[in-house]
Amino acid sequence: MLSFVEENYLKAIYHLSEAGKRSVNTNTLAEEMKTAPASVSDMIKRLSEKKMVDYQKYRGVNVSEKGKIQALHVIRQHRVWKVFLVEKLNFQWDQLDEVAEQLEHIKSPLLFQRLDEFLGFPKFDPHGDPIPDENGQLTEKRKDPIAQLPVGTAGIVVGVNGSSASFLKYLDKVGISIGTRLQIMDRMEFDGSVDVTIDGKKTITISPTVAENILLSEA
Amino acid sequence: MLSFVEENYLKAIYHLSEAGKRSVNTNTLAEEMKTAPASVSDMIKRLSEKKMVDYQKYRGVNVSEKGKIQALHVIRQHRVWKVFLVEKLNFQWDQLDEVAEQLEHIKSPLLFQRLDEFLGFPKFDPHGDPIPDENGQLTEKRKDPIAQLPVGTAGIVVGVNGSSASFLKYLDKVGISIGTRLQIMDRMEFDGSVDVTIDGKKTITISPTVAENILLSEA
DNA sequence: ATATTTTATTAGATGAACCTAAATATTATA
DNA sequence: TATAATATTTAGGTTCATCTAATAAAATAT
Repeated sequence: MLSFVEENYLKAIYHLSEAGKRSVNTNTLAEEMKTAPASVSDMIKRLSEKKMVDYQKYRGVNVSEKGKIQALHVIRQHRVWKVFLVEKLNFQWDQLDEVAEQLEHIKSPLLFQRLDEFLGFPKFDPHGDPIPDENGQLTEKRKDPIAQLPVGTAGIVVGVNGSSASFLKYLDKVGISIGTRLQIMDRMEFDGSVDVTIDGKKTITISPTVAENILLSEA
Repeated sequence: MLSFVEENYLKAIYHLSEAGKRSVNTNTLAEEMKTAPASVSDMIKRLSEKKMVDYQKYRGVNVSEKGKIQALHVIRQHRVWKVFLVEKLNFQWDQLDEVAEQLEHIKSPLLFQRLDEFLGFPKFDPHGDPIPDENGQLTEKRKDPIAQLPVGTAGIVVGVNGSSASFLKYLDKVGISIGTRLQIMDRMEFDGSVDVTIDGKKTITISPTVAENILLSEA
């Protein structure tokens, strides 16, 4: 059983390595964990003994197969809790991570199974990131900003870039949130602003900036 | 800020002292915390330095005013989470404490405020124990077994004694749960079995044992 | 190719929460 | 009241996660 702290290291290594693609250096990890590089060296050694990471002195670190599964498990829980916080407790998108970082470490398979069910087995979290399944499989659906999709495309809002309060308020006002179905009806050549139909009901015009920051996934 | 472990000690001291009424001896506390008496001495010293407990060597320990507030805060969170687990995630009564003991230590005033609201500001947990308010005030409503209340009495089910799976299954089957309104219609002299009306709809007869184990509070 | 800078590791300490074993205080019993 | 039994505390040690300071390796610049 991994400790709270070990889980956080694994998660950070996984993220910084871009899902295991490249190895992570000590200082980067130290900065991410807000701790001293020496502490990171210590911890890596421990995780290495537990076969959770692949590590060679001075050569950086990466998650092992075993570690990757653990990391994805924590990430899964983090993202499911975020869905709960937004959908059931009306959290704002910028208040999420602080709380989810605590909740993700709760040890209870039953709790997560039930929570997942309660939320309808969500596939994406409120930031549009995909939720790994129980086996750590990621449904890596493409997500593209509206600005980069051709006219006629329809899709589901799976996230946004950035999370300024005013932007979120705007989205709220016009009735766009995670899960909303949008269709791209038209794009003005002269400035790139876009007409989108929201849930097949009303059509509004969004600015190029907004179009750049709303992420759609194929429905 | 108290640690996870310190919070658990305070909670245990509070409970074992019967809400601060009498002081708690080291061995009792050690048993409760599943730890060695020496560890308890250590921790008490620490809590005493933080003014969370009143303590004299060899004379036992009790919560201080400050400590009592902390303990009640944790107890409040424990009980609110239990309501969540039962009402939203369909937990069984015997699966509650293990999970609630983890959730109760999450540090986020916002989360609890929202959770409390989401649950409709519950006053009792699924075991019928009262939930202290934000200031640590306990609404100490009487709760009596049906067997001890006179015919005619109406009340809300606030808990049960014991929690055998079969008993809970029975309650489920007849449609009795926390919050159900019951009225005592009749009591058979010869064996003490009781007729109760459930939510003003149907009337059933319950055995003396059942009547002994369902707790009602004045509505 | 060597010197310098950057990055990473080891060494040695600290505090929290635990442990066992030994010592001491309190309470009960003879 | 002295002694035995029990309860509690102190002493000394361990592990986890951290720290600072010192050293070693790797990367970069001259």
